[in-house]
Amino acid sequence: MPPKVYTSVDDEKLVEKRREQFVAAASELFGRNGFHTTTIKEIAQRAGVSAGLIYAYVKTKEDILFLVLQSVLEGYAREIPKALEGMTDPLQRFCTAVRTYCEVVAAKPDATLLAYRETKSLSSEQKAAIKDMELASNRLISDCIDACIRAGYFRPAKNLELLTYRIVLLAHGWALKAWRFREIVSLDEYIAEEIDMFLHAMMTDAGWNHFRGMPGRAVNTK
Amino acid sequence: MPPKVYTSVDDEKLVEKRREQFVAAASELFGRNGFHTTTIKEIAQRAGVSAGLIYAYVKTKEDILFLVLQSVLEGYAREIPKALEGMTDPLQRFCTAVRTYCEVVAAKPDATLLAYRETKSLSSEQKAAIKDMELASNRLISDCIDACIRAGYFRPAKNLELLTYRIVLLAHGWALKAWRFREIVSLDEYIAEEIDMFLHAMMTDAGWNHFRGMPGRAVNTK
Amino acid sequence: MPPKVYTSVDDEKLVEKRREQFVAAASELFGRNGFHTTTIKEIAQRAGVSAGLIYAYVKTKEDILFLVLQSVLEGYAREIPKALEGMTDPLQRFCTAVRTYCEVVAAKPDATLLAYRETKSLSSEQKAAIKDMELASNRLISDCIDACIRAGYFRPAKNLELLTYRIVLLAHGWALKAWRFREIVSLDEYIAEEIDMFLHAMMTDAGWNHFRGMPGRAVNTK
Amino acid sequence: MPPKVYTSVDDEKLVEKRREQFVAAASELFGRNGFHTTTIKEIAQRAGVSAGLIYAYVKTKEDILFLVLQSVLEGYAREIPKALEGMTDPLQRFCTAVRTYCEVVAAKPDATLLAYRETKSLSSEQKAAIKDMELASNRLISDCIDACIRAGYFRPAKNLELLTYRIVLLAHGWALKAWRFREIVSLDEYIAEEIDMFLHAMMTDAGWNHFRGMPGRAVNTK
DNA sequence: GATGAATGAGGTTTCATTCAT
DNA sequence: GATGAATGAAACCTCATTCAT
Repeated sequence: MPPKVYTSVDDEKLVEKRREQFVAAASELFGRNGFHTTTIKEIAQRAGVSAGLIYAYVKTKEDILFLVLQSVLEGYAREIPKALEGMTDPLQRFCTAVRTYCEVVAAKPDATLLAYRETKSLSSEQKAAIKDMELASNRLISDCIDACIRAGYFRPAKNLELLTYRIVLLAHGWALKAWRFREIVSLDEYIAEEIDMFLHAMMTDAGWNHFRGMPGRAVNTK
Repeated sequence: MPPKVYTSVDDEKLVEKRREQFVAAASELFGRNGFHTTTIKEIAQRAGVSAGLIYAYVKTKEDILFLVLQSVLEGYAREIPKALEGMTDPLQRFCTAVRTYCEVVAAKPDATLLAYRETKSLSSEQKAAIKDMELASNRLISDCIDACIRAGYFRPAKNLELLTYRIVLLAHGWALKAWRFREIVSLDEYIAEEIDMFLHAMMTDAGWNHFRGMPGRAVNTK
Repeated sequence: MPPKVYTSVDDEKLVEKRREQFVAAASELFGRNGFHTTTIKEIAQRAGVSAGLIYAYVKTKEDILFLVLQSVLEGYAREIPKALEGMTDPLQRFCTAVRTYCEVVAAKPDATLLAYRETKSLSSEQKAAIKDMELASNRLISDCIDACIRAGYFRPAKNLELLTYRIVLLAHGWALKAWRFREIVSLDEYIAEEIDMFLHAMMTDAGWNHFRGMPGRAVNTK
Repeated sequence: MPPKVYTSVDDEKLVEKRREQFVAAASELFGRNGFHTTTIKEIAQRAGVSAGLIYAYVKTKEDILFLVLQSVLEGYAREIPKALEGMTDPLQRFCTAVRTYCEVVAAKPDATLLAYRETKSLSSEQKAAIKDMELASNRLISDCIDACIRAGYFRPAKNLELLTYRIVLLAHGWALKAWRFREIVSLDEYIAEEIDMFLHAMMTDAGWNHFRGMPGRAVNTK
């Protein structure tokens, strides 16, 4: 489990409420201005509290960064399963997972970038925790892929994790190259194109047959 | 053309020599510790000069970052064409370009990351220059893809630039996820796997026929 | 009204208290060593606070200079009217104003010099404010002169402001040439001599008649 | 005699030539931007030489200031006697001396201000030398006053030096308050007014009689 | 629990001065 | 004699963090 961030406040409800406040403020500011450029005072001001108060809920500025990154990854871990809820068809689950991942990233592209940019500022313990969370959210994707393979829709993978990372980079790519993508494609087109590519690379004949019978498939590929 | 960085020194040879020194030192330090955490004194020390001297060749710390990023992108623009030199077969050129791109990234993964991490610290003029250089290096890839399409080896692309970015993210991916990839694949496997995926997604029957007749194809796919 | 100097502290009482502290310390040091030679740390040390604290009450070192100069000019604007309080005779008011001006200057000669020496370091807005304050304090003098003229004691002036400046330079002169004056005259002699000169230059017969009947005139002239 | 400024160059002619170059450049820059704000490089550039060369003719930056101030005072000592050359009438000599002093000051008001502003930066030896030169140039004025007194044109003075300083401050005043005077009087009006005041304060009946018979007196008073 | 004034370490940058060429 | 690259000390200013209220 993730390393606990120190707080001097006992009331757990309050701790959670305050931290959410700080994370919201800090996300915005870190995303816009970067971690080092953002000051504690700015975070405090935006959260509507005094600078001193932050240190009742957090030991260092790096802790705030950790909480922010944690909340980003928790977002993935929350939204993807929610979108898959009740879905049973492996191919549909896969496509939905990819789409949702992209959409979550696109909702706050700066937040995703943060993980690439500022992880270096964390303690090694925190860095490890973030990596664990990333691996956990990767599993949400790799499970979908695996199901497609076992259903015979995708050809067997030499290296499932590598395959998974292609999807991850596909989703993160929207944030990583946002400055350019926003000029040349819509998010929907992007998702459709990328899924199409992936399917062409992986689908078996059985997969295509199944696919052709799927409702709403037109959304994702022709 | 890129914005000139101010220098008070006239001797162009010397300017180039010194800046190379500084860029080498700064690349290493920025890569390891990040831009904000690295101090001018550290750069100076590692470059074996006094802190003051740096400011004879550069106006601000941000200028150093710009020079570093510039040198990274120049690396792409230098190495990829060099590797393609004398090659005529479109498919071979494509594969070589991808492979080389990955290898250049892998040679200094931190340098590639820098562009994602610290561009925010540049002046808007410098930011624009870096983006231009990235677009220029993308063209090295997109030209290869385009040649394969026109040769009938790849199916036509809806959006060539998007396709190009898949390759770019594939290459950068090695740096972006180095912490994990290094544990699960070798660079060669990575390149082979990724090219294989891409070919499966894009190749026409004509492409596969041509491919089977190629020497050394085993390097890239089965 | 003068441009407000930025502060991050809300408590106005505290701001005033701290600034007085800083102004006192800085006056002394600027006066003795000059503006550029004096460091923020020295000011802080002399004021008994940390260097950083100063920047909670002031945005730049130049702001401190501005506050110092402001306080000098406020001194004139405070002391001269106070000395004139309750006095009605124009000639007596004039002599008292001159004497008081000289005395205020003599109390802190370095402070008066500062205005001549370091105004160049101010922002143009601040420079303008200081000039305005000087013109305002000049008015204290010119009003006295004007009253003497209208009472028929002084002959009419071609250029009242020029006349006023003679008095101003007379008063400032004590500071400007302190290094020499201190060796050759006492402040009282200086004031008496200078007023005497001025009266000889300006007085009408009516003025002299009135003067001879004044009590305490011996203080100012024979 | 003034303290010699160190030089490593033997050729005296060259030393003089170079120093004149430096003084000209530095006067301008010190006058416009102040001593501390002006850099050696700026002086060198304006003098058309390398920064290093200055140190062959001068030991420190302060030495340059000393040379500049010295040249200002030498200007007084040169111009006033030149203007008096061949003049015999004491009153005319006095008026001419005052007028010339004002004109020299007005030709380079910044140079005069320099002495007030930056003397603090000199070594005590140099400071003393500058003071001596000022006293010497004062004598040019006090001699004129004294002659008028001995001729019976001026009433006897209690303190001749004080009287002299009134003239000095009158002349310097044009520089000290240039920012305002330039808006309200011409230099000629200023000189006329000030001399007029002085004469009214000092002249005897014999003086006035003599004065009325002087040619060109209208320039100075009515 | 909350505030915000106060601390002080440390970073970037400037610039007088030196010295090899 | 002249150059200008190089040095390095020191200045201003910022900001994470503490602590009395």
